[in-house]
Amino acid sequence: MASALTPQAEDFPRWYQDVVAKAEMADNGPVRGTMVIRPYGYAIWERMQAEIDVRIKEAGAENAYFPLFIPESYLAREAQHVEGFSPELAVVTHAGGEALAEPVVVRPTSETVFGEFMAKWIQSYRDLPLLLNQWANVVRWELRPRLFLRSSEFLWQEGHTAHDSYEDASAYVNGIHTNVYNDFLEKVLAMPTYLGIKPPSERFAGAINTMTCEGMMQDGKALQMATSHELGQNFAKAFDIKFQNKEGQSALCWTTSWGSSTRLVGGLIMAHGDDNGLIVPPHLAPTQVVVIAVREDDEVIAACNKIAAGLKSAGVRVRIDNGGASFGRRVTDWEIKGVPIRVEVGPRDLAEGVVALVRRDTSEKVSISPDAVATSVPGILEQMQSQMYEAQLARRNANTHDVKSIDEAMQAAQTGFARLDWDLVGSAGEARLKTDAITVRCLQRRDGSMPVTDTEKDLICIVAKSY
RNA sequence: CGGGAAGUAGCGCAGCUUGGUUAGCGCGCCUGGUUUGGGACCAGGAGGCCGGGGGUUCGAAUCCCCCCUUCCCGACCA
Repeated sequence: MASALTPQAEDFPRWYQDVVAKAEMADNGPVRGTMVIRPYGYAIWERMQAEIDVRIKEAGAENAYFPLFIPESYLAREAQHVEGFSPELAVVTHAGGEALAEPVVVRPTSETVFGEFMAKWIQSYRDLPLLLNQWANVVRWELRPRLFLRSSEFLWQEGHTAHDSYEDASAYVNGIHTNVYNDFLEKVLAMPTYLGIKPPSERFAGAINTMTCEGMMQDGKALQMATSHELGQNFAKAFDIKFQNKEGQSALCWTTSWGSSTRLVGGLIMAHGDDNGLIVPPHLAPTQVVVIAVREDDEVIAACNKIAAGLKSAGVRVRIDNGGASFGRRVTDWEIKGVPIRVEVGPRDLAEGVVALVRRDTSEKVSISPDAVATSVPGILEQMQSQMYEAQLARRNANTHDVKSIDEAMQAAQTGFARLDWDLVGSAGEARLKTDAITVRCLQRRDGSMPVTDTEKDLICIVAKSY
């Protein structure tokens, strides 16, 4: 059988593009860097949205929607923010057939508009904390676009909150980072991450602290899967977000922002995929089980329908493949799409009172009675989910090397991550690493936990090449 | 935005060096039939202003100039 995809070992970037195309996830749009997300890619994104959204609501934030267009002057109010984003802004100068009095920018992120309205809505400490989130599209005119990983327009959620103290803001955004993002990544995406804070050089424009979840792709490069920022009082000052405290005095709010995007889909592909295509973790999969009729017999199809109905009532996301193409072709197509479990129903097996059940990640194939499918599958899905996580953890750990010098770090970063004392790096070390496109992905405490600030003593750092 | 590679049918490519009738091949697609237990087979068929715009020429997929897009390596970044 000829391989449908370029093997990973031969050309990883090419393999990635092949998966995106052959799994029918996305196409390039007509404008440079834009992306058409196809139904299967969008179904995966919708599952991500659902899982993240429920966690965001659990954390007490409410969804709202803010406008796509932002007055150019808003961006300018926070010096670092405007400096950070100016190069990648799409600016509308004409509309309605004439030049606009003030150009409007297409949002690259919405701290500024949220800030403007938070200032309007917050009067008293009783209005705090104000916990908002929106699901939206944003535009950043990036120089080197790649489907899902860096498109000019992408979909994401951005949370924006305002608090009455540094401590409350910090605790809240830490909670988001851990209980929303990291929990989603571990339990749903089956991806271990390095949680940490960014060194000052990598901080979000306008933040006093930026947290990250760094995932390791199969080529050993890092991908920032989600990010959360403590904005201090920078945006509160710029947008006059004030409240009256219990003592009757006016005080500035402390704000946060946090986001995760369609980049997660790229991370999913590059963390879990193999030479046969995507492998979607069961908790995420839009289709967890596909029941395949080996041939289009009435008897076979009836058996498929019965099995699918049983799975559905067991709470499994299932679909039926009744034919059209040859059996082998259909199997290959479902493999490329990474559906966790295939149930293959054929007349020979049926005559013996069994069907075949195949796991996508291990290719392990077992014969079981059709009646046992609905009771067995949920357990297998759970097992597969945790084994996929364990496999990722093992791979990540095996490719993370503790080193004692910049030279060794640069060596290790050719194929994976390096971990070393932050004191050994510093801004001079960062400059050296950068000569080989290596960056400090995050700072951690020695036990792997997240520091509160980069000024803590005795920190370590994870360095790697990244997307 | 710098360096490299490339744009010819939906996808992958040949043709270009040395300009010359109706631009080919494989896969995919359509029709009919046989099939379906790991990318099926036979027969017939549809589908191209050769990325766009300018030139040179009697004549351009082919030579020259400009632009656009895609991919890779960087810089920028979720």
